[in-house]
Amino acid sequence: MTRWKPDAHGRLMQSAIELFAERGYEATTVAAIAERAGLTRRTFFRYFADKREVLFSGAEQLVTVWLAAVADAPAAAGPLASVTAGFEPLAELFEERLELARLRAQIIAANPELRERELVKLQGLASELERTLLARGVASNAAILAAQAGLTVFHVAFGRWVEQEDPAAFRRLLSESLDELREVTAAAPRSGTQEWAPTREGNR
Amino acid sequence: MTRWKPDAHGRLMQSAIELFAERGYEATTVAAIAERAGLTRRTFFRYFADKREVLFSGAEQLVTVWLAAVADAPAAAGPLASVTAGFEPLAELFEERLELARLRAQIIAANPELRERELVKLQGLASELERTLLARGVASNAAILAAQAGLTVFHVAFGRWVEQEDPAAFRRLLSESLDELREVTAAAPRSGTQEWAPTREGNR
DNA sequence: AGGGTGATGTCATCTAGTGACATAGGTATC
DNA sequence: GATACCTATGTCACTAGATGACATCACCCT
Repeated sequence: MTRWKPDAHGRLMQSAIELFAERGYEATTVAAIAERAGLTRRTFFRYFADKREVLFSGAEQLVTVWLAAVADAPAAAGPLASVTAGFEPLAELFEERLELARLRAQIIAANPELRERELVKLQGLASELERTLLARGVASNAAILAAQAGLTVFHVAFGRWVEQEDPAAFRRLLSESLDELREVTAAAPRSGTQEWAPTREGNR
Repeated sequence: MTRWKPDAHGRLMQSAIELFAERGYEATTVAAIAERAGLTRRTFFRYFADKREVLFSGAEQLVTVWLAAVADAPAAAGPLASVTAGFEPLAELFEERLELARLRAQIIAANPELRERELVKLQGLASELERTLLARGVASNAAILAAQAGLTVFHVAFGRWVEQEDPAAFRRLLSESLDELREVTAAAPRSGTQEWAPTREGNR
């Protein structure tokens, strides 16, 4: 018999998401989250650096999976192909969590403080991808560009995925977004150089 | 005779920067900032939405100047050229404030919370630029891309500018960064599409 | 059995942020 | 020139996020 109910971390996340969905992020206190999880305020802060983090700690798994896939990509793969090599395992990782992902996305979209944190997380992921590419011998500039490009494709596809109903659609959305990126960057109307950069819709 | 010492806003900014530089951001309380400015805590929050904002409110002028320049760019200018049309007035705007800019950059670099806010500000600026381009009739995709590209060029140049000693070097650094961007995006090694995305160095 | 370990609880405290209301110099109105 | 209004600031009270110090106590190991 264990002394405490198992998975305090998970219970806190679960409670937090429920309460955020019920009352909104700001209207939910850490005390309320902890209470629903059968713990105390203090313990919440032992698991999460701050109140926002309870919504983002899941992303660590995403990072792990993606980086591993990039590191394991065929040696012949170019920078962008190495990054997109992560799409398959990522799709698999997410497929069973559409509901949760959607809920989480809605909560984040509704709060500037949370969108702020999400930007930071994305930026952090971009630089991890970049590091991994560098370790594969990709040139510095190409690494930055490929990392950002792949990340944005993922982000766009993710945004579409949570707005529809079919959990299995993720792979298709990823490949569609990638194609769109290619179209945008390929069409150089010979009136100037062609650039590309992350699409991101929600701004304050 | 005025009732209060003039420019409470400016005094608060000044006091804040001094204290952040002396003791660091976290070690400085809002009470201390207000006291040095000869005001109270409550008044600080009447001028700044939160403690972070005291370092970023200056950026509003940057936004104004840049957007105006984009709006006034020659009708024939392409998307990216419209964006970079802001570089000249921006260089002029900053030239006399190297010291301040450097101090501010150091403070921000030293604190995750502040870097977080900076990301948000940059993102906001990107979407304002994008809006302005759209108003000029630029297509949606091109607008996003050009805005992000121009912003990144500016950001990179700014980062280099504050790390050296010549205030007048800003124009040169801007144009060098722009050239670098062109190089990166121009070289399409015919093994895949060529993408581009923002460079940003400082991550947690 | 007994001591150590580690997750949790308890308590105290700091400070960011906000609402309600008071104050008083300056300005406009008659 | 007295009066009423305007407005930037001060005062007070309170909430809640965040953190340090210390206590507790089932479990594990020897």
